[in-house]
Amino acid sequence: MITQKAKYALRALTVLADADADEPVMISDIAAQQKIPKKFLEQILLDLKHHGVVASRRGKQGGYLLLKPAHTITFGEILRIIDGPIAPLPCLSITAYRRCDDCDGEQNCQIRHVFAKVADATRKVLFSTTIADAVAPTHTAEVTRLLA
Amino acid sequence: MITQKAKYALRALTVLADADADEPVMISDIAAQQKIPKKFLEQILLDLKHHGVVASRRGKQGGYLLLKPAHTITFGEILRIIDGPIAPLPCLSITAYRRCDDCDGEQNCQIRHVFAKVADATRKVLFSTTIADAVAPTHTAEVTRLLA
DNA sequence: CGAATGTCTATAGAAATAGTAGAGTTACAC
DNA sequence: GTGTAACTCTACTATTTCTATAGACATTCG
Repeated sequence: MITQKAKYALRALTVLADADADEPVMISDIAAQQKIPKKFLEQILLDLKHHGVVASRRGKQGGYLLLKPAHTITFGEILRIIDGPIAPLPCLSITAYRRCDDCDGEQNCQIRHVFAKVADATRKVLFSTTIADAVAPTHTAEVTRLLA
Repeated sequence: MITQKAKYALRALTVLADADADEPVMISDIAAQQKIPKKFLEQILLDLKHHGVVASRRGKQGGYLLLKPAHTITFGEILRIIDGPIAPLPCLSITAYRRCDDCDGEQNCQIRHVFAKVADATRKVLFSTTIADAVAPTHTAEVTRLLA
């Protein structure tokens, strides 16, 4: 299970992706639109900012905006920032590798072999899907509706 | 990340799979062989017993044994028992479905679409891999050694 | 009988999760 | 240049989950 926090982060990013690239969106607006506790969302966006995903403007007329194009922000990248390692075992993590104390010899650990396949499959999906992908279908639906 | 408990469960099952089908293996032996805290392992095996994965014999000469062939026990099955749902979102769980309060309309939830793919990929691996698979390569290595 | 083994329930410390609170900083509008 | 509306940062808390540990009990073999 991914955390609620990660789900909030992804939803918030889709809002930013939907907005004009140069128009900051206020935390309050994002929170209201996605039903996210405002104070909690503050922390999340701040975290994303520190990791170079979004930028912010302070003061009146301030808010958040994407720091790079939506099609370059992957689900995997965001999950790593918010939830930590993608891998199901510490000894399979790319970003936070840690040896398992109990298994002697990773080459021989069958549990590890199986979960390595899980990790690969998961990463394949998460790093090939971007925030733009998550927004696009809605646009398509919108266009369809407008053309109908 | 899967829990330590799940890793212990899988390791314990490989021990049982490696043993003679009619020879119960004592908790202490499994614990010692896999470096698992004994009292913790008791709970795990009891849990697996309640879910019909293993059987036990009490008293002297007692212990645990597999209730069905190792090649019919999947990783996914064990993970569900020990760690709960495989799905990354409650609204994607087969065994413990729960609606997400925040997204209105699952058909339109793009986050859900992406994680549905993750869940599919994960299940494909976890339910096609069995305890027998986790034990086999060791046997192969053993045979190879003996034949060398 | 008695010792060895599994059964079951309760408890506890540590960490993670999901927020909440509040003081501080910045920048636009007037 | 002041006020106010926004983001920034740190700390705190309640709840749950994880990782065990403890101990009384039940069963079976010799």
